[in-house]
Amino acid sequence: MSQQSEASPETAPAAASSSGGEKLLIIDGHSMAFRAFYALPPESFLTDSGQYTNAVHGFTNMLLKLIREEEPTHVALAFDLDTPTFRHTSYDEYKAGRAKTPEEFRGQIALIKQVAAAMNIPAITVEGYEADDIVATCTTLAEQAGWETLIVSGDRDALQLVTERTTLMYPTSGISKVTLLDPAGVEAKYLVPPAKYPDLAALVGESADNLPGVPKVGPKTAAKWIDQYGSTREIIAHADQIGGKVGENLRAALDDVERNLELNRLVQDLDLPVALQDTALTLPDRDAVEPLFDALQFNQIRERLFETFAQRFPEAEIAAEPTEELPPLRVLSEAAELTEALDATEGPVGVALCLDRSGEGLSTKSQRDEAARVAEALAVVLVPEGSAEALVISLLEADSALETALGEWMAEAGRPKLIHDLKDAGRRLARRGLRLAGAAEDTLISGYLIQPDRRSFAFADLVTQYLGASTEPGDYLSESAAAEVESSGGDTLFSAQDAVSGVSRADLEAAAVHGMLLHRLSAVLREQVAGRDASALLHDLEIPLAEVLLQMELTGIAVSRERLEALDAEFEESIRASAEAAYAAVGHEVNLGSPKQLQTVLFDELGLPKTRKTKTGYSTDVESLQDLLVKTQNEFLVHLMAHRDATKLRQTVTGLRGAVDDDGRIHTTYAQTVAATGRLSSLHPNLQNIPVRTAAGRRIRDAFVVGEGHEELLTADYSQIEMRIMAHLSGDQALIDAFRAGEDLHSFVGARVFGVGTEEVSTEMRSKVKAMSYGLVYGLSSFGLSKQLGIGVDEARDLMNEYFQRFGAVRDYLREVVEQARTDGYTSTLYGRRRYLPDLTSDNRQLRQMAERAALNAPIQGSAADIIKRAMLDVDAALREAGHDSRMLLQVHDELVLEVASGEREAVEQLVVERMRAAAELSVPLDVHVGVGASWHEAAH
DNA sequence: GAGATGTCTAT
DNA sequence: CTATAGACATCTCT
Repeated sequence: MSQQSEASPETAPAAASSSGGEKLLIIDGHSMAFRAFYALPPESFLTDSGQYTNAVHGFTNMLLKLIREEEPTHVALAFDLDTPTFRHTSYDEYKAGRAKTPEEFRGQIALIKQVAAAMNIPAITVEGYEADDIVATCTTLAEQAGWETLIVSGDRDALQLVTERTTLMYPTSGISKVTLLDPAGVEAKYLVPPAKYPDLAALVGESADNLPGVPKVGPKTAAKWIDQYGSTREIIAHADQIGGKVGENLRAALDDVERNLELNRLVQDLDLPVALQDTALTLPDRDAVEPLFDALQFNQIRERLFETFAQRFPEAEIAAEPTEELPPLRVLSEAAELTEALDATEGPVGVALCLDRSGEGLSTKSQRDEAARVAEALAVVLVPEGSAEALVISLLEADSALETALGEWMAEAGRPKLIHDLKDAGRRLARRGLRLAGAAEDTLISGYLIQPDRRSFAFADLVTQYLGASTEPGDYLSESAAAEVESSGGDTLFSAQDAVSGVSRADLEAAAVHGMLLHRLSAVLREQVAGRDASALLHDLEIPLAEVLLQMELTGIAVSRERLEALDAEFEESIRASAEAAYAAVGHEVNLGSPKQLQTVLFDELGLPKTRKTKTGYSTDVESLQDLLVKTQNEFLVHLMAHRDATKLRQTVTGLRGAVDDDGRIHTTYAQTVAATGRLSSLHPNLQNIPVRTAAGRRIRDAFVVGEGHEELLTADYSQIEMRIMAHLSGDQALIDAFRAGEDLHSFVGARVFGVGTEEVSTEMRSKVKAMSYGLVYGLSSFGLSKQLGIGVDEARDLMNEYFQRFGAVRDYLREVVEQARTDGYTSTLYGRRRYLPDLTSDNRQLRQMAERAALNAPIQGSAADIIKRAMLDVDAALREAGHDSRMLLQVHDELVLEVASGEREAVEQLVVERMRAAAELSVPLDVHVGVGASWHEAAH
């Protein structure tokens, strides 16, 4: 999202706040939100989920700027409600004729209120009254209390509130230009003192509110009359004395003027839900700000928010602790030095790596990313708790004694370490022959458990967000060190013998800061994790799992290069043949991989009927092509689809060939903090989406083979784990009985839904209920079901009704889980993994419904993830305990792939099944299917 | 060269 | 108008 259009009110502080005096900032939320909306282009402020945020952004920015520059001691926002006010009730045409609210504005008021809530700023509404009345009441209260007030409103009615102590900030265009109005300013601009403004407006009228005034009477005439008679009431009383055409007009419009006077007058004595004292500006609620700004994709402004409050509350914890200093770095050369330093501490030690950064100059992002992935660890920096120094060990230059001492400490589970991204560090250290154990915290995983929906858990981001601190070494240099660096042109912090080859001083310092900050960050995150009841998940599940995953990654899975090569050639040939046939069918060559060119061929040249619309044209996806084929029988489509299939398969094979390591194995990387539900994901390459549905695809699985030194591959998968979890969570007795009886689930359900015997369920019936069962887990609608099954919406609805008739507890559960999530703000899995879904209360229907489907799915998918993760820990532990050489290689959400050592097959099979089945205690059994073979394909069952 | 879009793979 | 992911080719924008 672009953030270039920062609004920058050109204002000087309205008035210096009298020292020690109270100053209220009261903002008309609706009018300013609208101003912000029109000041910033909505298309530049669109989140990935489709919510426009331009008004929220502009408003928040303005609010922060006001807090910074005006230094109010109290802040409140006033909002209108959707319900009619007394003004609507007394005048039907009030505010009629206003343009409809733009679609892009929808939901933004609610978001602004959420921002306010996160900043602990009250957003005040009063039934039957407008924001203006709230502003007037607050201002009056503040006046009575002797406070200074700054009103920010785009509504001219607020002019009447201006006094010597109350200033109005009125936007003149957008929110970038504002006018400050004191009593003299009001009089200069509107020709009457503030208190008389309603009199003037009553005569002149207010088009924005659809309140007509006296024809031909503008501000000048009105002001003259007011000056002459004192008030509009008096003018009405003496209407017969006014001559000329305007006098006639006035007499004709007396009713309008009376009404205007009535409606203009702001109510200044409302019962507010908030006492004036309660609007005191306090620190924002960081726990609320972080997820909200994540969802809004506000990053720059998040920094500004914390900076603003750090400035306003310098004594508070939100500010970076200025006292912390980077301890001096000590490059160790002797094993004894290390042992002595580490033995001096019982507390945890922050561990940071210095990586080879030579790949950073590469030209493309993908090259740089790849270089970063394989970058070697050049040095380790250790920062013991409360230590007066940061210990640096060069991994290239350490002698064998030092290396051994380091290795022993690293591998010792009893020596607690703090680290960010344990698995990544473990992988790099493994390349140096070091094993890492004893991680007391992994701040990457802690961050994930706290906010699983976040995109980035980069260390620096977490430090900024949870500590409000910087990761810049320069911010942590002691005064003397800084002076030294300054005076020497920046290179004397270490003596020559303290250099580490390949690592710059700046990198060493950065690693030391990292190691130092790990102590503070992990303490804060530990609290947060505990506050979410996720400590057990972190320490007993995710951290141990990271170690297991690391082993799996390091082990990799063997592949047959020959088979991959043969497949590559084979798929290449079918690509060529299908392309040729496709070209022949249309009479010329065309890039079959280009949706744009395909659209020209399909819809212009061949004149086929238009398909589903996409953002840029018409879809050429397989569903659309299939549809076209049925309709037109066009031969080109057949070849195109064959080409697609072959191309996709070859892409997969080519990717795999490029991923084979020197050891003849493919080492995927598991991302433990990406999927918001708690699942793992797999990358470089992704081994969780290797084809299996088609015969050609399955041949790729035949290239994943048992490695030398082992006997065979074993696959073990949970049968219908998500449906079983649904049965368990819903407590639906019929479903539970079906699983307990070991019946074929879909036939069982089919029999109930279609009212036939289990034996009489046809293949078609079975596939319908199967689609429905799985659809339910994803929040499928009857429309979606009808589309998937190619049946009418009515039939789909009947089917669903019948389903829920038979499995009522499932419907109750699904409803309940969404409602509970709306109340709590989050969903929970069987083992307490939470997912926060703030959009459940969004005004935006699309966002809300997406959140509702996520709320349905998260406990089920997430519980399944919990279960297989537990199983992996148990299987790993059991293999070790039994002293087996067999090992886990892959996890594919509900499936484990193991490599079985010679003679261990029977024991391993039994062990795996046992541990997987026992991973959770549900009201239904967990069935596990096992297969064994020389390849992944053969091991399928 | 970076990022968006469309398509397709898996559970 | 069905949840969660990742990879790649093409195209558009800078």
